Amino acid sequence: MSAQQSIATTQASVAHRALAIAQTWTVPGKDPVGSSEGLPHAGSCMNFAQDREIYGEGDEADTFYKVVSGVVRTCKFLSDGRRQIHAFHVAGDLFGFELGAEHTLSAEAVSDCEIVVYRRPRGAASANDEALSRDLFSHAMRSLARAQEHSLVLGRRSAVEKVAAFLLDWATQSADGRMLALAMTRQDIADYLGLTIETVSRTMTQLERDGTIEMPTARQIKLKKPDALEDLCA
Amino acid sequence: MSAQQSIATTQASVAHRALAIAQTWTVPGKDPVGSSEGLPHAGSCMNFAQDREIYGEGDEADTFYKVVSGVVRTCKFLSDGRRQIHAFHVAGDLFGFELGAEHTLSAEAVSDCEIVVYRRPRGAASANDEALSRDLFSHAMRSLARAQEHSLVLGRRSAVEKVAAFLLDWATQSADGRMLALAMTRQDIADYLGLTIETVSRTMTQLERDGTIEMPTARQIKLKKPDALEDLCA
DNA sequence: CGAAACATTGAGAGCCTTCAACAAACGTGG
DNA sequence: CCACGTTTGTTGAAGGCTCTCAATGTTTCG
Repeated sequence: MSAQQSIATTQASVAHRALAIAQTWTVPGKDPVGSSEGLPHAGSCMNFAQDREIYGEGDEADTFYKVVSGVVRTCKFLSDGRRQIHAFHVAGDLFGFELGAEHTLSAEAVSDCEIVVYRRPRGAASANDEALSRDLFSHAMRSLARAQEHSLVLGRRSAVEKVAAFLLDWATQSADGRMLALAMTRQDIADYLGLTIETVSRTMTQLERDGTIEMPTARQIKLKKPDALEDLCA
Repeated sequence: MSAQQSIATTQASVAHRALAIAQTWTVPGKDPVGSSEGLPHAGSCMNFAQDREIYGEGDEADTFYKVVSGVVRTCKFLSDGRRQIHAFHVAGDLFGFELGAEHTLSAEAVSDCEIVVYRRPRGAASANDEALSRDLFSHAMRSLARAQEHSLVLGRRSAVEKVAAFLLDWATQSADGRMLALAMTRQDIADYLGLTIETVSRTMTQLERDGTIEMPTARQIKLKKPDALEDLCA
């Protein structure tokens, strides 16, 4: 693999290296999402513009986050700029929680985002709030299961199979199960699947030629034959 | 990628499909490993012969495990037999803990193993034992961090880089940091790294020709230039 | 000692990448 | 509203990395 493979876009690389302080503003209002009862009540809400870094790998991890709206990617970089996106987080998803002192991943806004920020409970204090612990624990276990599934895709699936798996996965997070709106670029998809942008593009074109999907625009995908995609993931 | 790629060995596939009841025997003695204070005291110790299945994906997950001696692999299979090894577990490592009712991975003995089996605390009872919860939580978070690192390797590294990363990783679990004894076959390494057995073999031969490593036997690796390996993982 | 499992090596093919050019979409400012 | 540059996405051609297939060597074990 040459050094060229899967270099992140210039923009992303710069964002990574600069560790730019994201242009954010805090809304003093109350926590707008109360689905997980165990979470601290006083999370402050922040907005992040598209492609802004929320935190970087190695940053102090005294806070964690929940997506209110928009999409967030968590990823890792190699020193030469190659990027692996670990997950896309949508409304309701927790991310950025760590046991250690530092973030082990970077997080960036795929689209303009509203994010709730929680201050991490200090040391033994975490044990005090039982509901919180349970929430975080179950979140960790679900993340782990997803990571393991993702490893199988990365390590043992072909390009078509990867794209099919991605589309089906993203379809479940979409309003209509058949029509999906991609929030991310082809580069994001490529870095999520361990492919290049060209291979992603070619593969999707091929799926369209096969009649498996339809692409009114590059970001709007209609699943014409979900079963064909399922077969690819068998 | 044709359907042929990374088909698990016949043996492994059969083990997977047969869900064979492993030939095991229970030792009524006390828990031989007490490093994690939070664990239930009354784990029973079992022995598993090489290549025996400890549990399969989908099996009821009412128990979890800790390695006393030997090496265990946890993995997933595709329907056509392709296998992705998620992790190798050595003495002291926990594995097989789930939040849900079923195991999301399979576990098999890489070598002859001694394993302690713990009965999973039932429902709300888990909250009773605070130390146990903390242990399991921190275990989950560390597993997650490792899984994320592994995703980066699987998705964005070349064959040499993958092998280098594997050797360095395994070296940290080895007694001597320079001389490592591989417990697993080339097939296991290949399925861990998302490669084929031939590519693993060729890559290691190349590293030996370069003078980076030395292989007295196929399973004994001496790291002649650890720095060169580190560079490959930069 | 012989069979089976494991590992290495070679030759050729294929999938995906790389490099390059072009097309389309988007935002901005005149 | 349109011109224009920038970003994003598509397509083509060529090459390379890894896979596939096959044969040989090596180790293990009954």
